[in-house]
Amino acid sequence: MTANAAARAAAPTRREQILREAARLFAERGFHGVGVDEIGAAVGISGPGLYRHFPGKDAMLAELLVGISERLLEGGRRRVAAADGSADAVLDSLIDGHIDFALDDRSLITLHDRELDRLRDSDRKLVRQLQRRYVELWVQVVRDVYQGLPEAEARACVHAVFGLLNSTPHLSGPGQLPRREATGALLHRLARGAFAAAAD
Amino acid sequence: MTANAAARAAAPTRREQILREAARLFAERGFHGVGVDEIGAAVGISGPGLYRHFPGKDAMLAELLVGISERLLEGGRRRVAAADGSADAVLDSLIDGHIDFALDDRSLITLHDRELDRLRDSDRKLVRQLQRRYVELWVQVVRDVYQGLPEAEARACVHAVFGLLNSTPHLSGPGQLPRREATGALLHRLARGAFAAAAD
DNA sequence: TCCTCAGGTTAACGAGCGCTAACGACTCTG
DNA sequence: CAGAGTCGTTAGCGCTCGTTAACCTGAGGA
Repeated sequence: MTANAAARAAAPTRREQILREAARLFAERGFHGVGVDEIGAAVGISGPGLYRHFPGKDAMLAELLVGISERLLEGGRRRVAAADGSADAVLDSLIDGHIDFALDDRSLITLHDRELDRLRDSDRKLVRQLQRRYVELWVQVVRDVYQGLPEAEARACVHAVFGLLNSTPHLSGPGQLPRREATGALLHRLARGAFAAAAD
Repeated sequence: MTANAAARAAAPTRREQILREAARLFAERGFHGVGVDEIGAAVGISGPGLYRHFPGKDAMLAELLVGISERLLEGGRRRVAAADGSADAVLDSLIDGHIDFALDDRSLITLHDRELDRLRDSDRKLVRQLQRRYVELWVQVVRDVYQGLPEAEARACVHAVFGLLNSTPHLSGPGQLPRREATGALLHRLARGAFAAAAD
């Protein structure tokens, strides 16, 4: 199929274009702060033309949030399943995966904890469930590394570290840590330092 | 003045009531997701009655964001000025102050980095300036404690630790760390651990 | 060649929004 | 007791937004 080939390669589908631009605009000005005309203009078509690709504005947000939650959980599971080394190495791998996400898809990370309440009930429940599973994945690994840590504390630590890693949208200053690799390494160190401190 | 006495004591002004409820609603559903009728209903009056206290909906958000930025900066300055002990103790004090804020005024913390772009240009510039000063206050103290740390890295660390401390809105689960004091102590340890790891 | 259909267009509708206008009640104060 | 000022009310205006309807165009296949 040429469609799949195109999706995998350079040329993005119109649908994908729309999703990417919508994510950017939603992250910049909020879901209610962006009109469908703006989203259309961002991909070169006008307002109602979007309805050939999506049943409504809500559906775009839903697809974005469900998609990112699934990708996060799936990536986490893959990394845990690929665990040949120590629990310590698995935690490092989880952290790296989340950092990649936070650096590559800033606007999606922003949306992820900001516009969740604008979803229909069913979609919101789905996203919440995926998020919860992702957190529990981390909690298990963290408690595997720091064996004395109670579950409630481990969960709070994981949420806090997510907040730390998801701070990347605030690091977009002019001369701030230009090199992506250095930023990633720093965030990794900070996250490990936080976990280590939690275990006393 | 009885007004000041009332403001300091139990009975809140109508104006303060409005600000508190508006902060809660804005944090829950976003600035554009809340109507003036809802804000009015939350304080027992109806929609347009708000215009006896504020010139418009924007003004409520502006006052909230400017207010919180000023309080954060002012609190930070007070703690730095009260530095009789080591730089280490000052950093501990800054962390404690921010944690108090994150735990006591969750909705304001949420608004603070979420609805900034809905402000008029002048207000946004003011808030940004206050935020920047607050960050620089932290950066100086952090570099005082960890003397080898370059400025750019210190700034990134401060932003990351803010993300960590501001994760409190996500900790509102049912059986999650009920005691406020324990949560605060944990967050403090995590923040110190992150800073320590940044310094290698 | 003609039909179909995907993917656009513009016009317009209905709902909801922030906000104003006009008005009323209640409490001070001279 | 009159007058003013504070703090509400309801009605409604004007605008924006998401969405639908109706129409158009160009490419592909029978």
